[in-house]
Amino acid sequence: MFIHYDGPMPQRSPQHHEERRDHILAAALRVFSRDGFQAASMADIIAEAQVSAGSIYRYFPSKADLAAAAGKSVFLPASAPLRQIIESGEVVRPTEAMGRLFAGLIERATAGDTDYTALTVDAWAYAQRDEGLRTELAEVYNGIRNNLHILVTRWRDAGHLPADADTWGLTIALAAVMPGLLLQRQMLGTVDAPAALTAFAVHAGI
Amino acid sequence: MFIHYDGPMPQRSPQHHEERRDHILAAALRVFSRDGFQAASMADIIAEAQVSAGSIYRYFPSKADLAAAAGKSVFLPASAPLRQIIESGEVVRPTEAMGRLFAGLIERATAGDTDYTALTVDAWAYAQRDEGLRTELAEVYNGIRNNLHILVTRWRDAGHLPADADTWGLTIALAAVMPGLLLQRQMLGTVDAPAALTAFAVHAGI
Amino acid sequence: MFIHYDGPMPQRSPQHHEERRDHILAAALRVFSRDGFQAASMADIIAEAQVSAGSIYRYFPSKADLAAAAGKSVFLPASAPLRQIIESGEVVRPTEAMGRLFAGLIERATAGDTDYTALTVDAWAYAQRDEGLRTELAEVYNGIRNNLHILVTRWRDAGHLPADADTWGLTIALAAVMPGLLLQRQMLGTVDAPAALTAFAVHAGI
Amino acid sequence: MFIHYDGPMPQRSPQHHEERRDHILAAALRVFSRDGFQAASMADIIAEAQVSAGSIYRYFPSKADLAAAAGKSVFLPASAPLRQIIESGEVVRPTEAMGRLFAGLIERATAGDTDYTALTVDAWAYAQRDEGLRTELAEVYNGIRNNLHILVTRWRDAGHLPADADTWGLTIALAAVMPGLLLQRQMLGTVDAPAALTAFAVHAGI
DNA sequence: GATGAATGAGGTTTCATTCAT
DNA sequence: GATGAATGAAACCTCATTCAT
Repeated sequence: MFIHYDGPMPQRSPQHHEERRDHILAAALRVFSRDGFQAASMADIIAEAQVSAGSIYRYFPSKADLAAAAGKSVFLPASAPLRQIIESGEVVRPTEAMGRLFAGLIERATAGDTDYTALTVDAWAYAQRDEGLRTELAEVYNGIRNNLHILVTRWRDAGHLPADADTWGLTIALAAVMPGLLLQRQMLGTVDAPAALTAFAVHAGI
Repeated sequence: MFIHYDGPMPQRSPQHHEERRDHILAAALRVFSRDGFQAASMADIIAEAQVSAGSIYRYFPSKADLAAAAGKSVFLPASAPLRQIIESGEVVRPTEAMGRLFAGLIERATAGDTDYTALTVDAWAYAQRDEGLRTELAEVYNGIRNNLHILVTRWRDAGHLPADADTWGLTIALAAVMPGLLLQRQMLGTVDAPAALTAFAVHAGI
Repeated sequence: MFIHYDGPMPQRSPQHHEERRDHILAAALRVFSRDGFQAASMADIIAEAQVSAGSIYRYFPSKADLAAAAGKSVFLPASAPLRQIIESGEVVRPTEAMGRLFAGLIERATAGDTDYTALTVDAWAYAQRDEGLRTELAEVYNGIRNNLHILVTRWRDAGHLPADADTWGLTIALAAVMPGLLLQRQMLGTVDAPAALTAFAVHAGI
Repeated sequence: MFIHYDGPMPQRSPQHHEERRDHILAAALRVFSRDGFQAASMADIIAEAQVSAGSIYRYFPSKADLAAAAGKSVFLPASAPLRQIIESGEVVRPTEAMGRLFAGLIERATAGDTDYTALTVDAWAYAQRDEGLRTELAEVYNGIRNNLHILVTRWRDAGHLPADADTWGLTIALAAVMPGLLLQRQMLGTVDAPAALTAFAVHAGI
């Protein structure tokens, strides 16, 4: 049994542990996205990760933990594009920012052999009965909303919206559009993101 | 030479069959909404329906069929409020119509012992790997969009929108908001529907 | 529900009962020969016979009874050809008689939609654990042996065998050949009956 | 950079696997011979083997596989006595060889707690609807016939049969006798093997 | 730390039979 | 007599998890 490792050479470093964990989680994500959280069996994941049954339980104490970790890793990176824009100080039309966020999601979804879009929808269902994952998800979505609100405010302050515009209302409406677009992609195969966002931009002014 | 048997023929009304089927399906919906499609076991449903194990299979040949029927019955009634408005000829602000639709969903969700909102999110996940249910869902959502477009057009024709307004873009944007609001309710417990729809109404004019 | 009946016209004659029973048994034979005694389900037989579930139990109290009746009806007609020869007084070479018997079996096997050869092998297995069927089978095979012995004796008396020939030994040897030939047909698809019987005839003189 | 794990590696001998498999198969043979292939339940076999339900499926993926393996192990050793005689170079009267073969079958049948004779008849029935087992059986029976033909030829060459004797015909006739004798034992309880084979020997000269 | 064979509760489904109509 | 919906025990098989090596 050989394991690839390219850091320094401690016999059993925490780094080694984390690498192994990531390796297993990546395999789990592939299997989960292919078969769904519940249909995926530990045996499938074990085979995909090329790890022994006993070993996997050293890194994830149960299938539920593995699923939770998978859900977490699905949501976490979602808000990166917005943070990036905020940190750059760029003044961007909020719909444009959301367009980039959505494009990023889709790109990540189709890049490798893990379908993150499918996983996201699965995670929604799973989170309904898993408080930990639900909290995780809530935080991520609140983060997105807060970031989006910053952009909306900035857009108003740049003079593109009236001074008394309902920035929170606009933020909420815009943020609420994302799951719908994502779901549309999964169910219908088509994506109307540009049309929806353009209409937003033209009529609501954001 | 033929003999016709005309002794007492057992009366088996087709109505009875449908009643029994509905009874089982209702029980399944309760269990599915409580535990999720896959975590729910046939034994749970059998217990909830107070039916024998063998009996349930006369009405639904497999658990998958039961799940499909459950999914179907979740989606089907969703679009009723819009159809009602259209048929009444009423000229309603589209955001107002969507507000009613959402309110209807929430009301139905919390009325009995079947949480239809949870079931809807589960069905999204399930549909990703079940073509039949996916088709069903696609039809229902297309129906909603088409109905909504009728209302948007009517709203424009009533002079509330410029003649060259992008009715389809507005429709898509507005329709895409629903899953997000529904999801928000399930994940965060809060509902920003009024805020979101009001913002829409004020800024986009619909 | 129409039942064909062409005797006189009593409302519920014993004859009607027997006809119905035969109809069911014939259906059972078709299903049993197609799927095997145990793999065949009562539902299959019910469907094949176009009879109601309740009705079939009026004629055969259990599946075992139906199987026993089926086995019985498989063995019974087997010995007819030998009896016919004996009654005709014809002096026939015993191997020739066995050839006719075997030909009769094969012909019956392939005539209709009931494969009696397959049923026979199934019945052997079934009879191992069903005393009634085993007794039935024993009687039929003893009958065949006794009849065959008559033919062998007659053949010796006609001067074709030495006066001190072991007629019982020859009978037993010849009778024992039948199951082997039948089995060969079922397993290998080929039939060496002529070769085997000719060799018998040439070398053993019968 | 690769790290080789060289801690204690669990010893899993392939021998252990085969032993366990044989243990399970032996238990299955006992149960199958007692109750028949289909009436025997996996639960029965599991109990007889004193193995867990899950474990048995590691060695035999399905009941059908277990039945096939059982059938195989029933037929395979059947032809050993003939091969032994051939290899010893001994010139034996073919009927004598068949007598030994039959005696061997009966002895094996009654030695332990597995009735191989019953299993053989069950396997015939089973093989009618299982191509794999049918092929297996065909090969074994062809092997027996070929070996028997060698003995018949050898017997002729030793001057005990005329030079132009139909060796194949005699072989086929003699081989066809075995199933009949076996069946007779199972159905009637008696065995006429000596009588039948002696008659063969005296009259047909083999 | 790592392995994978073993576990056994629990999953879905079938099927011979009964009985109210 | 006839019907077929209902029954429920029992069938085969899976799978998350453990533990001796």
